[in-house]
Amino acid sequence: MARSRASFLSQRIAGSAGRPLRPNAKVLPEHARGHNRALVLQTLFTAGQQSRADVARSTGLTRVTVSDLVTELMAEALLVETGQRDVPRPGKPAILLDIDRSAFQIVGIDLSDSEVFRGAVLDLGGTILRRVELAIAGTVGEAALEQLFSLIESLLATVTAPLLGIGVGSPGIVDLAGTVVSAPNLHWTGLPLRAELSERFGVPVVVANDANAAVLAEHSYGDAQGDLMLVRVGRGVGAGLLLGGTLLHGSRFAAGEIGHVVVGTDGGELCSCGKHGCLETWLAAPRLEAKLGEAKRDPDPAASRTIILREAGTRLGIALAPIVGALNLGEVVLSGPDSLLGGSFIAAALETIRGRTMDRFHGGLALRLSTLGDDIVLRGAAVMVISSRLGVS
Amino acid sequence: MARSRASFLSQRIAGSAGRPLRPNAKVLPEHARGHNRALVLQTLFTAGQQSRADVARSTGLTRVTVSDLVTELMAEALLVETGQRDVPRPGKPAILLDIDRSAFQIVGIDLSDSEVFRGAVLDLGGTILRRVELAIAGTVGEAALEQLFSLIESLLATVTAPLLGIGVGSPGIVDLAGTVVSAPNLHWTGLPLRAELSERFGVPVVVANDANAAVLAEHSYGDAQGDLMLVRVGRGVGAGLLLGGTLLHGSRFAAGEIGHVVVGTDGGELCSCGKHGCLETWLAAPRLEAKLGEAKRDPDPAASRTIILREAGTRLGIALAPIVGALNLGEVVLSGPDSLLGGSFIAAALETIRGRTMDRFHGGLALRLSTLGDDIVLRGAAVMVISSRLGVS
DNA sequence: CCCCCTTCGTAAGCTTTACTAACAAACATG
DNA sequence: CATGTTTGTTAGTAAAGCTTACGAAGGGGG
Repeated sequence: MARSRASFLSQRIAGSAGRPLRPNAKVLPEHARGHNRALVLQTLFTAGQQSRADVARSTGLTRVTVSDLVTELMAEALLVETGQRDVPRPGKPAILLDIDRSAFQIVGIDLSDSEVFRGAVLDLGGTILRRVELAIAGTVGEAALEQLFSLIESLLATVTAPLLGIGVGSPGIVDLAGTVVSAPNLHWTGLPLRAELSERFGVPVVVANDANAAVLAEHSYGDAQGDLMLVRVGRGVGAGLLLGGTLLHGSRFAAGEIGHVVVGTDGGELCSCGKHGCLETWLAAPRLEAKLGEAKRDPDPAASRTIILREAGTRLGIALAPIVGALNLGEVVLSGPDSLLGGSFIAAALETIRGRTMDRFHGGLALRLSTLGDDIVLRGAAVMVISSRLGVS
Repeated sequence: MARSRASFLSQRIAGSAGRPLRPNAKVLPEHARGHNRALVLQTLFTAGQQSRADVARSTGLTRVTVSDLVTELMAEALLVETGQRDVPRPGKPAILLDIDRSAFQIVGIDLSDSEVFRGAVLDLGGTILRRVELAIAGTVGEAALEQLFSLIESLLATVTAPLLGIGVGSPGIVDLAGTVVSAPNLHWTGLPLRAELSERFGVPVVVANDANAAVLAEHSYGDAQGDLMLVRVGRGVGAGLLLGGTLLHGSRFAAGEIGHVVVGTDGGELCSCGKHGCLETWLAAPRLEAKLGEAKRDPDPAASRTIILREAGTRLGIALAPIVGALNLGEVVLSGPDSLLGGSFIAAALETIRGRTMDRFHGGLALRLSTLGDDIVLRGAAVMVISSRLGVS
């Protein structure tokens, strides 16, 4: 039963709510159906429990059409009736619907850490049900791929509901087909990861850059709007950009790769890439921690710490100001170790951006830390699967 | 007859090819129809003369459906049969179709110049049929609006085919409803320009920021791809961003407003906005020309000129590098006086961007001057009308 | 020269989709 | 208790694109 549901679902063309299927593609009635289907799902996903009539009102579709779509979605076990509404109102009492968040499970993978591969089983609501971590200890290339296989296998063994798919957030450059064009840390080049995983495990797989996964998670589970930039500070510095609710990929799938942009006009340390003053030289976590370590021997360690963090935050602000200006971003979210990014760092970054952009346009800019912590990529990977399979985000 | 055609068209829901109508909106069969209709038009627009069977093959629609859509489009006079294909091929000879570029005319307006309001009548192919310029000599506010009215009136008097609509490229911030939120030079604030023009002239009107209009023109008539940034250098500095074929608007409709982003970490001249070192202080045309004027008295005027232009180009590069990096732009186009932007300026800008970004991702960046000259906004304004009315770009 | 094959455009009928109209069920309220 | 309201469903309709089939119009081989 569970299997048949899953396989039925895999044959559906799930149009993504709001977005078109493909540019320059014809639209058939069944595409419209898929779109409206996803729209119903999206409505219930974001607004929670609602009756068919409620959904009809908020989507603009008729009650009849909504009923029809709901019947279909209930047959796939995506929706369940959760009983009558208990608020007394005139008229026939409404039967409430909700997404059955336990109907399917998703395997999410985060390959961005330099020490461990993280994996988790999640439900449709993005809740992490189980985690597995695998220390990689410098494993690279084919061996790292084998590690990934075994990580996924151990997760699949614990799945207790039909599997919707596997989502992977990988470091490096990932193209639209899910091929890891290059991930230097893992020594992967042109690895068709999506295809390999999909073939090996026989389920739909989505692979994307870790920062892109993260920005999707922030959009879905943080309270972020449609235009959003998420900056990840870790071993390196990278970003994901969501513009108009859509991920930006860039001409070579390298959008968000800001770690090696030179910041300022006053030199800077030598970077591994050969340039001086790259963003990473100013604020990658290892470099920052090294500087903070040295500062502990200073006469006033706390003051030195503040100075170092303010300097790093300022540099981030200098790099972000033209981007915030050009895109007129309303919100930028930082993801990384709170101990580094909170406090002086983020304050200095915001001051700098404000001081270098036009207040009238960007005074309302929100710069904040992500609340999703270390799970951000895992949860983003799940969002990718949910979004691609159900058209819900 | 002509009138009836135009009014029929105005009632159509012209879905935009490739893009959806609205996010989070239901899709009805008639929306699909509009989309496919636009798709046929788009195919003929870009590929030129084709038979119904050709269109069917390249769109994926069946010959039957294409025939039906073509019948409709011919009834609206948008398409015409241009005779049989003369290349001998087996089978029944094909009847070629083409867009009748003279079937409708468009009024395009460029308000971005500080000296004159420019207007033109264009055909569907974007060819300028007639121009009118009106010196404004510092006119602002209500009086400037009256000037605009009379400019449009004089253009409308010369229109010789049904009018598809009026497109306006305005300086300042323009929201999605076509309201000029603020245009300091014209002293306009919260002016509902689209609504006023539409009511006054009784035709569809589209209003957008001049740089946004320009980037659309470059996309349609230059050979630009889907991801494109167009930087306009004139009295100020502004940009338009086309990402994934869609204009970026930003959280406060101020996307592309990079003129007052501070460049570099070494001070700079005082800007009218109160900050030091804004991009405009480095390369707005009046400032550059003033510097070049002074340089004429130097011992080696040519060398001084080169130094000044290289410095300005370098500053543009410093500002653009983070943007190019974050968006992984493949193409940036400059629009402005060739005498300033060509040569040393653009060369220095490109070198700077290259030197400050990762070569592997951005080595292929194309930085070039627009070939559309002073007509770029006029033609962009026409593109906006064509795109919004016919779904063609 | 004739027949076969190919290609083009169109007709007729079918399937899908969402709509309108109408109705029974179930409850609140005066 | 009658009335009005809201919900969800049934029946029938309109729009859109599809498949199947066919006549028209030409090229090429025997």
